[in-house]
Amino acid sequence: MEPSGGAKRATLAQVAERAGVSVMTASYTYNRPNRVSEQARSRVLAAAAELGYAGPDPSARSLRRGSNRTLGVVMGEHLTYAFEDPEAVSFMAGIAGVCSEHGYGMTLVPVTGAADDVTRITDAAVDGFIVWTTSDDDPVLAAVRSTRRPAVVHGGPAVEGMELVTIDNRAAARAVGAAAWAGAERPAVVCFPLDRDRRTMVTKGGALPGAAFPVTRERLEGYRQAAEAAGIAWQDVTVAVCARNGADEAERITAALLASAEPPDAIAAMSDRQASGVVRAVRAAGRSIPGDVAVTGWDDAAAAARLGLTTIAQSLRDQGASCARIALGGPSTRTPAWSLVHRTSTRP
Amino acid sequence: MEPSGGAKRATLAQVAERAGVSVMTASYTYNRPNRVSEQARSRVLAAAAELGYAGPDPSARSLRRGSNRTLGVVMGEHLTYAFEDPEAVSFMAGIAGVCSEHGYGMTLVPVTGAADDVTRITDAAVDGFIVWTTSDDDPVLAAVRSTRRPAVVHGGPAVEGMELVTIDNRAAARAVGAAAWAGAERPAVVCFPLDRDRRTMVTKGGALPGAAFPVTRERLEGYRQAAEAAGIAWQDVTVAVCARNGADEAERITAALLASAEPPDAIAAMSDRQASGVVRAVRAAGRSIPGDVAVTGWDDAAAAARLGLTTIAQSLRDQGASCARIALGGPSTRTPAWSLVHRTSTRP
DNA sequence: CTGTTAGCGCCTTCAC
DNA sequence: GTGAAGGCGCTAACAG
Repeated sequence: MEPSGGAKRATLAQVAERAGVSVMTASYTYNRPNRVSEQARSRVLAAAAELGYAGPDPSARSLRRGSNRTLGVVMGEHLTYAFEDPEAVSFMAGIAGVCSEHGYGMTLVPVTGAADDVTRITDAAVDGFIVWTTSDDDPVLAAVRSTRRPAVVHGGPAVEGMELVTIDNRAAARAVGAAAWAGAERPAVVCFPLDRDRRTMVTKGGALPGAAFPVTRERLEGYRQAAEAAGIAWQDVTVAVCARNGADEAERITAALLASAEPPDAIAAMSDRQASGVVRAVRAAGRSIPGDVAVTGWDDAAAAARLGLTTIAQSLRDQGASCARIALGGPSTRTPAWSLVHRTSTRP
Repeated sequence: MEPSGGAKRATLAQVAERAGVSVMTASYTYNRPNRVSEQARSRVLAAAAELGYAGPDPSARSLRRGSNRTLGVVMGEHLTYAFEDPEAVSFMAGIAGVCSEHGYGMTLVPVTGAADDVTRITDAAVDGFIVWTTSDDDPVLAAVRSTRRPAVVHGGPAVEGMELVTIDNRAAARAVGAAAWAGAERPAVVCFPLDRDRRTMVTKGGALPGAAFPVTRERLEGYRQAAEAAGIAWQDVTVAVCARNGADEAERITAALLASAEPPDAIAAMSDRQASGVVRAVRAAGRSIPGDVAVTGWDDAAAAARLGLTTIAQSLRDQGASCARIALGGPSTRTPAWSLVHRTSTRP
C-alpha cells in the first residue's frame, strides 16, 4: 500500500558528473539559467534527459530553502465536508486563487477529530495554515499554533498568535434577526451545532447551554438581541440545534416544530442550506411564507435568490482569498463586509 | 509577501542538548517512543516544551524518508474550476476520503495553462499524482510522467507509464445517444470544447475537427454510432461546441439553435449542467420536452433528477477514490461502472 | 561564468 | 536503552 516512488530518481550530482560540470553549474541550470553559459546549460539538460532527471528534488529543496511554497488548509472533522458544503467550496476557491497567483500549492490537511490530528498537522510540510472555523476547545488550534508558522483562523475562535478573519456575526445576526422576528409571536432558530459533540436538541433560548463554536455563539447572541429589541424574551424563543449544517436535517426538525403544540411563525436559520430545508418543511405543512411563517437564511447562496430568502450576504470566496493573503504575509481585510438582503420570505 | 516562517523553530539537536541526551534519543522519542526509557522520554518532551519545539521538521523528514505522505491533484487550467464544477468537487471528495483514511495529505497543484505549469508540477513535494481529464497534447502529462512518481489520469488520455481510470465513454454515449435520437429528425449535440483553445463553433458532425480531449472525442464517437444506428447520417447532426462546461453557455447556444432555420428536435448534452441550460432555453422558446425537443444530460447530478433528465449515471466520487487508491499503490477499478437513467426528457 | 565548501534537520546503520 | 557517524539532495555564500 506504500507508494513505490516509481523508478529510482537520478540526483543532481549524477547529472553534473555526466555533463562534466560541477554540481553547482547543474544547480544553476535549474535555478538561475542565465548565470550559466549556453553550452554548459545544454550539456546539463542533455545529461538530465539521458538520466531521466526531472529537476531538483522538492523535499531537498524545501529543506535547503526553508520554505515549501505551500499553504495548509485545515477543514475540520471530515475532509470531505470541505467539498460538500458549497460555502466551504467557495472559501477554498478563494484560497486556491491566491495560491495560484503566487505559485503556491495548497495542501488539504486531513483532520478526523481523532487523537492523531495533532500529528497530522505538525507533520504537514507547509509554510502556513488556514483553519476553517472550529470550536474554542479544538486541539487542532494548539497544534497549528505550536508549529509557529503563520496561521489564520476563519470565523473563530480568536487565538493569541493567530490571525482571525471573520465578519461581525453578532451584528449580522441582529440585522437578519430583526427581519425574521418582525411581527412574530413564536420565533424559532434553526441552529448549527453548539459543540463538537454535535448533539441535537430543541429547547428555549433561556435553557440553551453555551456554544463552543464562536460563530454559532455570536449568531445566537445577535438573534437574542434582535428578539429583545422586538419585545420578545429570549427564553420564549425556540432553538432547534442540528448536528450538522444541511437541508435535510433542518427540514426534519422544522417539520417536528410545525407539528408541535406551539408551531413557530418565524424561523431564522444559520445557513441558506438549512433555510432551504426549512422552506420545504413549511410548504409541506401547507403553511405560507411569510404569511404563516417568516424564514431567513444566511450566506446569500444561489438557493437564497431562487427561494426569495431574506438572508445575510457575504463572500466566502473573498474571505478565503483574504486568509491566504494574510498567511502569505501580505495585507488584507480581517473584517470582511456583509449585508442584509431583504427578499420575500420575511414580513415587511 | 514572503511568509515569515514565524519565530525561529528549534531543532531536534537543541532539544537533545537541553535534555542532556543524544540527538538519537530525542529522535526516538518522536519516532519509537517505546525504545526510549520513560525518564529520557519525559526529559526530552520537557525540553521540547521549553523550547517550543513542535516535532521533527516535515521537510527534513521527507528528505530523509523519501516520502511526503501527500498526493498531488492536478485539475487543469484553473484551480478554481476544481471548485466550481460539482462533478469535479465530487471527484476531489473521493480522493480526500481515501487520503484521509491513509493519513495522507492532498496537495492541489496550481496549473494555469501557462509555461510554468511544468515547473509547478516538478516542484510539488508529493508521492504521486492524480490528473483530471485533459487533452492529448497537454504538457502537464509529460511533466507528471517525468517525475517518475505513480500517476493516475482520470478520463484520459491514456499515457504510457500512467494509470487510467475512466468509464467507457463511447459505450455510454451510444446508450444515451440512442435515447436522445429516438424519433428525432434534426438531432444536435451540445458539446464540450474540442481542445485547449476552447473555440466555440456550430457545425455538422461531418465537418467537425478532431477533438484533442479524449473524453469529448469518445462521447462524440458514441453519439455518432447511435445516430447511424438510428438511420441518421453523422453529417446531418448539428454539433454546438461550447468553450466551457456550464449551463449559461449551453443555454445561449441552444437558444441560437432553436431560432435557426433548422431547429433541433433532440439535443444530447455532455453534462447535466449543460443540459440544465438546454432545458431553460427550450422552455424559454416555448417548446415542450420531449414532445418538441428531446434532451439528455450526463452525470446524473441532482439537477438531472429535478428536471427529469435522461442521463448517464456515474459516481465521480468513487472514481476519485479509485484514483487515489491506485496512486497509493493499492488495487482498485480502472473501469468504473456507469448506467443509463431513463427519465421523462426523451421520447419513449 | 564556474567551482568549493558547508551545512539545511533528520533518521538509518551500526556499534556499545 | 543509548549514542556516533554519515548522508538523504540540494543550494547560499563565497571564492576564483
